[in-house]
Amino acid sequence: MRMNPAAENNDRQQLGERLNAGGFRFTSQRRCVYDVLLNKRDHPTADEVFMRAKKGMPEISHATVYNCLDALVECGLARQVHLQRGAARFCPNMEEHCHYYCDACGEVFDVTLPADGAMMPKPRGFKVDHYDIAVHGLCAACAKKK
Amino acid sequence: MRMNPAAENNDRQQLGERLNAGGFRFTSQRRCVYDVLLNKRDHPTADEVFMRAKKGMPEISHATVYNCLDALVECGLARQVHLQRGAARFCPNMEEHCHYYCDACGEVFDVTLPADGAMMPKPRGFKVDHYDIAVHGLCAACAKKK
DNA sequence: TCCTTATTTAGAATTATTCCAAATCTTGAC
DNA sequence: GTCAAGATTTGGAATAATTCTAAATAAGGA
Repeated sequence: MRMNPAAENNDRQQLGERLNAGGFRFTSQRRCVYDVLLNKRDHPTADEVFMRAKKGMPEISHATVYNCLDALVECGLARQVHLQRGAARFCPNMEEHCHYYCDACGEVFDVTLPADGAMMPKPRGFKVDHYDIAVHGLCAACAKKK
Repeated sequence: MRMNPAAENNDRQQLGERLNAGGFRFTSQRRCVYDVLLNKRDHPTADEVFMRAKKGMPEISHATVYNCLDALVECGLARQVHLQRGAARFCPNMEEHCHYYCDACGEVFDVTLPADGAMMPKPRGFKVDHYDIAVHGLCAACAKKK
């Protein structure tokens, strides 16, 4: 699920522009949080991002992590995903994809979608921003156990 | 979004059987909570269900509402949906459908899906339980305002 | 460099959910 | 119908997730 190094550099360079375009300022905290998302693409919760971010930036605060994540979501560099009761998760993969979620062990993985929202019905007047598609069930390992 | 009265009676009669089949007991609280879901299909949060349930059953507790909702979800009479940060919502519509969610005003509505998960990729070994498909954007009314 | 304004910070406050132990039901056997 | 066993409910406390607040700091333009 990792991208190649060149693509990651690209991602990081885009940060400044994208923040600007969205009316946000570039800050070291936002870079740090974005790096956390890019470095381990395992759909961390805000709290997991917080703990990882503290390794490189010990003074960063909880509220800032939320602020940074929200800024990244708003300027199109990350997505927020809602898979279960409790904490939201974050994902820097902006390709059209869906999330397979194991209800037993909590594992999440991305699967790129062949077609985009073309198959979806389009209610009159509704202005679509994005799709949030989760597939719940048991991952291969957990399915075998039962 | 309401079903006809005959269908609702059907829904209510199924409650006992379904609970049994799932290894749950029938209780008045579970009937009450299920009735709340059937009576107003507006995707209430657990807390909204709690407040509505109290009208008919003033002594019902918060923990019981969670317990009942979880039981209903587990025996296939309701679905839990995760649309935004914060509270989960509940929905007694068990047809294959997706949720259109207005990020501005919070309105939710169901749209029955033409095809079921047939178009989805099937990762090897993953045992699919159900799909949870949300479409984010602006409802007609909010789209007009902007 | 200075000013304006966004952002960060720590901690308090709020919201959402889960846990707990005692009391109370539901169900099946008799 | 009565009883016992075990599931469920209760109220309240505990925990988790997120938001708010006011003061301090940092970013970007003039």
